[in-house]
Amino acid sequence: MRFRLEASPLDLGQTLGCGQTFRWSQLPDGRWGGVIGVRTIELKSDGDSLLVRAAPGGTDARDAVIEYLRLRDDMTTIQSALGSDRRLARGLTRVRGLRLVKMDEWESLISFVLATYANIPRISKMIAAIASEFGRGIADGVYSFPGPEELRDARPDELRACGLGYRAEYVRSIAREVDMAAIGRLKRLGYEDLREELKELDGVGDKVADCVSLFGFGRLEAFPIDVWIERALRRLYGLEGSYARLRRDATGLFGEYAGYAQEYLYLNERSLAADGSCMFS
DNA sequence: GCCCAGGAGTGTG
DNA sequence: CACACTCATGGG
Repeated sequence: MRFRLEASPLDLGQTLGCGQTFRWSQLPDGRWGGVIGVRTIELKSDGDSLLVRAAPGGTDARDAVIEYLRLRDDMTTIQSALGSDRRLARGLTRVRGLRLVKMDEWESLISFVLATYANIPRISKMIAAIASEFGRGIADGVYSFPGPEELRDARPDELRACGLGYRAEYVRSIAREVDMAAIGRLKRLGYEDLREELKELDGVGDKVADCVSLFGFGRLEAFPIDVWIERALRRLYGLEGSYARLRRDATGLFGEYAGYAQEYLYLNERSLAADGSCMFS
């Protein structure tokens, strides 16, 4: 089916290509193709609206896209709140269309465990590999992200064959520890309790717990700190120290929308390294 | 070939 | 709580 959504501001490239989610790619004709749940989706921006082509699936495709791209977030409120920070205010217009995504909780958990100590192309490759190995075929050459029950019986050597390396043991451990009922319980926790619970899992530390809280459970106050964010905080704010300290400082600076600030800073620091272009300085 | 990546686990001071 | 060390591997 095809339909149109009001979606402004929205920059699909910044949103889907900046490493918060790993199953989207830009097609030769410029559209973005990916998977939400058990259906393939194609997206194309057209002025203030978003053109969607969605394969049949269980739930309502409109709701799925609206939730995934967080199209109900009031970007005016969020950006005006973050604009009270001088550094962010300076470049906010250039990331106006960057949205956080709201991934499936389980998928985000496994994805960011795989993301440890790997670069984005490799992460995408690992995820594509476990999907084709353990997921269900949903289109030509496209597979659903395998659920806990589909990964529970995966052998370590099968997982390693997907290029996971030492992460294979983490995935195996988590798949045996977590089921959809557990995910349901985690959904009801507040952010601080959620991240502590997530950190109990094998292969989940501070950073992964914050990524999963933000991109999977939609806790907008979460502020994941990787090497890029560390650089940004030092370069722009002169902040240094442990994860715990930086996290406290960032929460103080950015408050309830720290997750959006984090993604803006991340994109900025990456593009600064890539081609010298800079939005915040 | 070299460097680095959306880090975590473990052990120690 | 903060730091040092180890792990392990493919992409640019």
